[in-house]
Amino acid sequence: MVEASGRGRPRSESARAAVLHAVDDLLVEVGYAALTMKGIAERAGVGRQTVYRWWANKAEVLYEASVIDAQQELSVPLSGDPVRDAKAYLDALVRFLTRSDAGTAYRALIGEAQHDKDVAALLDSRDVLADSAAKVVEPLRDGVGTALPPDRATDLLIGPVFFRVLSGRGADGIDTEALAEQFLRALRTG
Amino acid sequence: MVEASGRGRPRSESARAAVLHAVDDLLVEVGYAALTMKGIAERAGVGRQTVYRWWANKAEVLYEASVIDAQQELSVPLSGDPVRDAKAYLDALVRFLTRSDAGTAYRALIGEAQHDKDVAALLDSRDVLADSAAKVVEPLRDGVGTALPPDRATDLLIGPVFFRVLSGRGADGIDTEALAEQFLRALRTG
Amino acid sequence: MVEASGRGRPRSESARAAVLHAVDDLLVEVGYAALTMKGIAERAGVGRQTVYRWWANKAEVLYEASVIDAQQELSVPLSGDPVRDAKAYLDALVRFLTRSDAGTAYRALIGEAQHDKDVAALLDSRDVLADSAAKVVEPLRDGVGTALPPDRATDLLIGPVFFRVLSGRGADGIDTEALAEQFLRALRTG
Amino acid sequence: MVEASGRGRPRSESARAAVLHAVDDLLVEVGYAALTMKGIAERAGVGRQTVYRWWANKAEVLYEASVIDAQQELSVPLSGDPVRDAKAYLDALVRFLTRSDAGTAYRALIGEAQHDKDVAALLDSRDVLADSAAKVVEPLRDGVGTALPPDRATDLLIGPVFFRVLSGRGADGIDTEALAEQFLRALRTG
DNA sequence: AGTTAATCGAGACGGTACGTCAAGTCTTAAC
DNA sequence: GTTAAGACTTGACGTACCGTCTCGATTAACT
Repeated sequence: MVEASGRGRPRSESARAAVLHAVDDLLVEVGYAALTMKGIAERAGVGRQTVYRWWANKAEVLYEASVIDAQQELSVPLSGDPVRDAKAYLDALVRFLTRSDAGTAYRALIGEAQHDKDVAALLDSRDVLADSAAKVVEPLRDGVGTALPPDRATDLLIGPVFFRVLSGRGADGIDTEALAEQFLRALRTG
Repeated sequence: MVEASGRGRPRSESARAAVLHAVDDLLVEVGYAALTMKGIAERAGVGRQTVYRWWANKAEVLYEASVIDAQQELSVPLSGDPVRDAKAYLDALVRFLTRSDAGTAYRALIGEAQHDKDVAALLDSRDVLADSAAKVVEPLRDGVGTALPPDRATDLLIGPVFFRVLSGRGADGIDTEALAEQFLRALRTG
Repeated sequence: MVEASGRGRPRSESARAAVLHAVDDLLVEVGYAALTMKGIAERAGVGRQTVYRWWANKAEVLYEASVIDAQQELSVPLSGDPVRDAKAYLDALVRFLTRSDAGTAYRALIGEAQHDKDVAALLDSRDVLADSAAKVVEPLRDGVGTALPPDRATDLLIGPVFFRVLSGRGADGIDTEALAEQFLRALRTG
Repeated sequence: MVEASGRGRPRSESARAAVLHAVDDLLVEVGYAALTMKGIAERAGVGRQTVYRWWANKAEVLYEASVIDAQQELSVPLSGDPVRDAKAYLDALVRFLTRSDAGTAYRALIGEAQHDKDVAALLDSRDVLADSAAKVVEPLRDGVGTALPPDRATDLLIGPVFFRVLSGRGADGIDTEALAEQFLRALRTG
């Protein structure tokens, strides 16, 4: 994620793609804990320095490798029906956090961010989760005319699922329809 | 965290205390990322093998070192007034997650659990957060006679704060009173 | 190899035997390099301290465990015929150094003695090799009435075989009869 | 002791020299028993991996560090006079085995080779002792026209001194002139 | 066309933590 | 006071990855 300019050999786009691809593969194959810069470079058939030149650490590579997928998986078509839309988003969120590779990457990054401020800053710079939710929350807020600020509304929508999944209890027992209704009720009276 | 039989030299209680103490100190001084088994042993003035004999990894030591504090910090006296009790718990939760050393440890462990199933199992074995919330949620559920199962009620109570803090936005802008009211409303109509 | 006396529980003879037996077995099974005090104690079903109480290091145990066998294997009946007796001894020596368990132990100890003066002192205290050779060399010296001192005669007898085996070239190509004759010739004219 | 291909950063000659120098120093300072790969690396100011990359164990480093010195110390100028040349070699041999640092290294390696077949193979690959003796023995064999094969002649020449020194009795009492004469007599009639 | 400069893959560099192993010592209860 | 058991501190083991560096080779843009 560094800009280059002027003369000299230009950045190899194929090397960049190979690295991102390698990270995607390795995350699935060996998991985040066993993911190393060395391993990424070797898998990508790329020099170690080449990876370090463009990304500062494995979190940055992983972030860039999964952010596009994450955005797609968390974007849901809106129908206009509040409960339906809220539920649709929650379903996408559950699927993302518990079954998607991009979600696995996201959970790993959130985890790392708890004890690495560089990673925290990285996630803060473009928070796909909050952004995706905002797109759903805005129309709903407009619809019910709530006084609740957008980010707090987002906390209410995402929080329960987020806590359940990250505290290790998986997706079983999540009733997204009930959560959608509870969210909308809180929105109205907030 | 292993039982010893009668024979042989008994486990040294002073060594155990020194290790737990060292972890406490080091977490504050160098942070979780720079916390190493080697560093813990040296700081505690204890053999490396002694640490490995009783704890499998740094997560286990840290967990044992902070679980007592966590329980204390998350236990709040109940008044019987629903909004007041819910708010009191949320205030304790915010303080724990954002300002307490035990909370820092807890966030680090939750983070590690996202990509280390041993740590996930460790946290699952005795989830201080869910346990502490259950003590508050139970009376409230009884009071309003809700149909919502206890663990889902806990998700609603903890989730919003948990998401906000772990996604890196700190405690500012959290209105625990409003959250308490929203939670109770969801409980009543859930 | 330490004396105990007076009151208290007497030294367990069965423990001593178990240790020596264990060393014998382990030398064959795992070799000298992998022979450890810990392993010896466990194999003997004996406390670690018990081993240390009576022998200072694994060289002492090994020495005591193999010295009797070594003496037996290196003692040959004398016929009175010089060439025959010298050859008989050299045959026994070759067999001892290359095929016997006690010889393996002896070579290991000689090796260790090159960089451990405790082991060197141990071997010096009762040198089975020189002692056994002396019994053969004495009558031969008397027979030919040589001026060569006994220990130098022993060097001439043992040296060539000793060098060949310890420098890693085994027993093949050793002509003990020729060596016996050459030794006697040196003795006569020394 | 590994060849490098054209690609990549070339092997650091200064690191190699530093390691060999460190081994030389440490052998004298702490002795072979206390010589460790860790200690060598630290003394050389070199990463541990760098040592392991080029040498498999401390024996290999020590061998490479002392083989040149050993060859020099064991090479004697030949005069053509048999007794004088044999004596000159034996004097060099005694000096090498009992007083030289390279000789200390050699004795330690011979010792280790008795219970470590890797070290045995290492010594076998280029046996400085036998090689150096061969250069002296060959002319002597030619001179007397013996039927004794070269390696057996070498055993006769080296053996007595080798046995005496390695069995811990030092150099005192070695009469190299007498040994030289005895050796030549054996050669003539062998 | 030649020069300059930044890239590329490769792989060695000094560091440092890993988790294991054995060393030799110490502390129990049992005898 | 010895025994077996087993925890203790110490410290080396050999491995892995860190992030940096140094090669030869390549690939543009600027002379």
